[in-house]
Amino acid sequence: MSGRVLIVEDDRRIAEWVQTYLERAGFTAEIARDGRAGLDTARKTKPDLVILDLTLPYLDGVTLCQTLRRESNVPIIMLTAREAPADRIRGLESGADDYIVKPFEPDEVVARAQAVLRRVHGTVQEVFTQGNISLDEAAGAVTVSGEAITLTQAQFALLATFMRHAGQVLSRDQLIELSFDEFDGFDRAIDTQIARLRKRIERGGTQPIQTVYGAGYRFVAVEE
Amino acid sequence: MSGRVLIVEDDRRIAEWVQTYLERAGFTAEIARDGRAGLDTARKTKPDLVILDLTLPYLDGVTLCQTLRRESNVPIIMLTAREAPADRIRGLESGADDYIVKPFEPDEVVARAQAVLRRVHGTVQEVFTQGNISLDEAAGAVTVSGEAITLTQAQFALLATFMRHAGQVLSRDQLIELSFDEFDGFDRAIDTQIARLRKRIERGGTQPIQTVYGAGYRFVAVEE
DNA sequence: ACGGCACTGACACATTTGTGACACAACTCG
DNA sequence: CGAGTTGTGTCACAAATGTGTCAGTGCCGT
Repeated sequence: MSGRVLIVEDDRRIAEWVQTYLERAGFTAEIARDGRAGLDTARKTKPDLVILDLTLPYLDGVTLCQTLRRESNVPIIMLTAREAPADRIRGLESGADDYIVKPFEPDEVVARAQAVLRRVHGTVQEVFTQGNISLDEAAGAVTVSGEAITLTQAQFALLATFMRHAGQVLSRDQLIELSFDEFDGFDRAIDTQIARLRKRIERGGTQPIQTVYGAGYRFVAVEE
Repeated sequence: MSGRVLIVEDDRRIAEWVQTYLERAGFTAEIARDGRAGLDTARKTKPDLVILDLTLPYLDGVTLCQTLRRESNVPIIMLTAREAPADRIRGLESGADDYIVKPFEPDEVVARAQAVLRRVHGTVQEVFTQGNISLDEAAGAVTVSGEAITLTQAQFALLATFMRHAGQVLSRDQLIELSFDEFDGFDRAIDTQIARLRKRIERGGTQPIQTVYGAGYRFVAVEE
């Protein structure tokens, strides 16, 4: 229900960079390359968050921000250049919820996005869907092909980590690090949990959790 | 795309030490031994990042930094002595993006280099594309002419090294050094891995990995 | 042009290493 | 106490990798 981000940014490198990191953090991110396209897309897809470059072709960030604000209360984060501190003020005055100064760190964008969503929307992304599997973090519920299944908390934490980092190879240590606050045990214990998890989420030959020999595991979305 | 670093440092030991670690991290690193040579090299090769000792013969670091800054917006990291805290300020004032205090740890240099490149250039390279071959380090995935192929750990590491240093001749020892943390084996073992790698990435007569008789191997991009 | 030498490719094999499966014991929480 | 969960140990199996051998190829001096 939440987690769809629209990035309005004309610099393709930056746009894709932000997109990558947001998606890695579990968001779904779409890009519009100019102000007009941004407005159209926002109206059509009704994203949960807009990240907006201040300087845009066709329709500048401030105008776009004001327009969006008039039409909806979608959270907006502005990207502004460091050299122009006045821009920040203009950005906030025009209705942005937060701003980030270029150059920025990727983690910062993710953190701000989550913060704004938490503040405005009441929640961060908690529902992930990859292929036929979806996971609701708040509810602690998982469905596979529409059918609800039950997982233990360790398995749930593991699956959540996988879905947050879909497509990436994760080592056992990374999985432990990302899934558990404290973990006492050998990293081979992960294997067992993976096996248990697989038993419950595999359906008819699909193999959502792949083994990467010598490296770890990788989660990939599979179609129904 | 990214990853070419120029080190301007008169102390040869330090320069080569930094070079080694940067290359191990996937950068290509070049050394200039004094300020004037540094300026010449920077103008010629247009590196993606300059690491600059503050105290240099012929042309001191601050002057060089200012000059470079006037001519381009190449990211610059300063190396300064701990004993002279005022130097740091001079460094940043003259246009450096970051500084590192001697003595430093090699990992620190790599981390700062990546951070600065990420900040300025958008991202550290994680996806390489050369001709019809592309490689995604995070996902551990390789595609040839659009078709996904699977590689073992060692083959993947080798291919990644080749793509990072495309066009360069790499000796077997270099390949081992750049690809593996620890390697126990004869360097002829590389031949076998090269052969296995070739089998999987060659398509219809293309020959992306060339043998350089008596020297090693070279990877060159090939069109579809 | 030719032969010798060093280097490389190919391939099968044995060893090493990593992973899946499963049972069991320790632990947790109601 | 009891049901469920979780980490560990063991074993069997699968995968990967280095080595050895031999044939082929390129390089160089005569």
